[in-house]
Amino acid sequence: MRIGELAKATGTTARALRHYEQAGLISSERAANGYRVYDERAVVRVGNIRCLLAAGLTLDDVRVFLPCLDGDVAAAPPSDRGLQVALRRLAVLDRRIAAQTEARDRLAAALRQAVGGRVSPVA
Amino acid sequence: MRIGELAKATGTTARALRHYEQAGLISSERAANGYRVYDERAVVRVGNIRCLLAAGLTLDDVRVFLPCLDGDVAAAPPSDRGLQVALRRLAVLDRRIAAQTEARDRLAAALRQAVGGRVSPVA
DNA sequence: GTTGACCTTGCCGTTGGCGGCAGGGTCGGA
DNA sequence: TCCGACCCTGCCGCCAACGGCAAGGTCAAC
Repeated sequence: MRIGELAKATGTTARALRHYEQAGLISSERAANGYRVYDERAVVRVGNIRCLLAAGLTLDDVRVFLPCLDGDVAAAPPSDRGLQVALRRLAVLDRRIAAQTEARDRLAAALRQAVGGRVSPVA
Repeated sequence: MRIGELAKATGTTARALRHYEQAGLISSERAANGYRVYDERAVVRVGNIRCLLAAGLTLDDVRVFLPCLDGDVAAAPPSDRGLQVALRRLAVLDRRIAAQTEARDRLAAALRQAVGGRVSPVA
């Protein structure tokens, strides 16, 4: 299959697939005319990549999972490296969310105070 | 006072202050030699800006609060525009946090499953 | 033979709040 | 007289995952 088909099959875009290739996450054969050619395994592989990305990992993180990207990632025996990376990323996400939640709460509190001590009505 | 002093007084950097000025949030007189010169009110103003930024607003959002940046922002009668902007920003923050939390939970769930369904150690 | 859908590489733009550097001018003090 | 600390403008870099466009090649169908 060619890049457009793979994109459709995986619910992404050709642009993204080239991006993954450049990031070293997928590879491709080339037809005589230079077109990228993929086999069925690519669908699984890309699906796994998308899954990991959706879980908040970065492309860089995903690289660690390269050895097991062709199987069922969710069911695969987790590698220690993979677990470490995932845990670190989880910590990063938690810190980021905490910081943003803190800001959000400050804003919400300011709003409550503003509306509570309301002098002039309506907006 | 000059930009370095103002930076120290407000716990930020000269670079950031120039950035705020370019964004139209603060203004400055110029000395004969071209140096920026600020008065005391600038300290309050920058403090208010920093406060709003810390609450998750963007520089663009803060611009709406320009008219009341020289007073006590927290105690000021809230302008309707300000409230609207703050509410919209709050919604944006909430959406963003929700999206990231969702991703985080997916990752956490995957990790629980991985560790729970552990078969082969190490990789 | 030519349209049109597909593919290629390459490079800039996006979002946000600055950091950092280059290449210069301006002071005060020793 | 010269050092060092401060200031200026302007512009690229950053982080992330692509989007979009230019400028071209390829191929099947009509």
